Amino acid sequence: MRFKRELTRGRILDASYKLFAAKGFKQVTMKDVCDITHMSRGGLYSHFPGTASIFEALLQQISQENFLDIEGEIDKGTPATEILNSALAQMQKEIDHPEDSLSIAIFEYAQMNESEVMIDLNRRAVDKWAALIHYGIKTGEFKNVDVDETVSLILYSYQGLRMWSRIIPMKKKTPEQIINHIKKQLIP
Amino acid sequence: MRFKRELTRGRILDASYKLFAAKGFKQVTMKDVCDITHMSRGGLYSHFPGTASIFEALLQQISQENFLDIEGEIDKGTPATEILNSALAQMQKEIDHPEDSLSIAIFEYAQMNESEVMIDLNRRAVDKWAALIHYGIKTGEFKNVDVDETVSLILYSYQGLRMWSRIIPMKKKTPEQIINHIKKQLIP
DNA sequence: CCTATTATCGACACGCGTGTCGATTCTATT
DNA sequence: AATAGAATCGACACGCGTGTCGATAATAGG
Repeated sequence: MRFKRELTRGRILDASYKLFAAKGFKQVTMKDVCDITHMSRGGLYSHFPGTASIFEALLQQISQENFLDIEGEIDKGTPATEILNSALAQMQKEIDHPEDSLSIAIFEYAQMNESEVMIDLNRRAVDKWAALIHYGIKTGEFKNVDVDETVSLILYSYQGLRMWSRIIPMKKKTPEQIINHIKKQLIP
Repeated sequence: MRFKRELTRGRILDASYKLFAAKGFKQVTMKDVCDITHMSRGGLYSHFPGTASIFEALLQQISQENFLDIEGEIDKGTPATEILNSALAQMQKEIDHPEDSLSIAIFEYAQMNESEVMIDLNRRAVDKWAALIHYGIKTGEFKNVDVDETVSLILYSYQGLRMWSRIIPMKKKTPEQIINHIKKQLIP
């Protein structure tokens, strides 16, 4: 008599993901979530006390899913160039399909909640990339670059790209150019 | 009997600039502007029909002020490296003092109004940078880089930087690293 | 089938921002 | 000083989102 709760919760999260990806964080109201899940205000509120709570649950879910496990691949001994290519391909995909990505919502959410979540997400991204580059340098696949600088370059150009690709019609080759630039930095 | 209008309009714009810089676009209400300008709703509405209108006036004002006139400097024959340094210094300044910058507000505004303003601003930024790099290559000051790629790199890493510097405590040297990277790309 | 518990409903009161409009105050001009 | 027109005021009605709460429906376990 206790499992239906989890089921509904999952339904709410799935539906909300689409809303947040499409509209950003602040633009999503509890009313929107009610409509899309065909629930009433009361029913919904008994699961989540507000959109922030839903979004946090989503963030947690995402950060656990961990799309590309760089550390794991390193342990497996996958070549650094291969990991790099996967990671960059993932970036490209997100830029090509911004409507499936929470990036804008995360940004808005981060602005209003100076929560640790963002700092944590960022630190983990930095650590992953740093680990990959160190690894590539060690195996001799990558040039002996300044790791810190390269990580900053990758992360922030990527952030800029995915934020603005939503706003400005961007030439198709623009993300490719930046990805190529990153590759040129790393691969001799 | 007709000039007080312009005066008040200027006062409203000045005050609003601070609000938008501090809070972004959507977070600023007509009430806020009333409070900060010590006007009533009616008075304010007789000047601007809404925050969007105020913001557009600000954008226009800014795009006319034209902080660094790259084309002008090129015509004057200023060395490309010097122009580059000024432009990058300006970027650095904006990242160091995000509270004086409209960047977030512009981003928010752009999201809700798929207006030409953004596309125009972006195109002009692209053109300026492209002109500068072409110029530097021609005078032999810059390496013979792929202009398009370098412009993308500069603009988007800069965008990423200034958006996220508001959210995440950023190491002081991070913007310097990116600026140095850009210089390394261009200057032999 | 019965019942205790859980899940869901939808009306309610509230806060906040919007845009309007008739009344009022200023002010340049004569 | 008188006055017409401009500038400003602030109360009003409205829409929208929020969070609550007592009532109702659904369901697992006996």
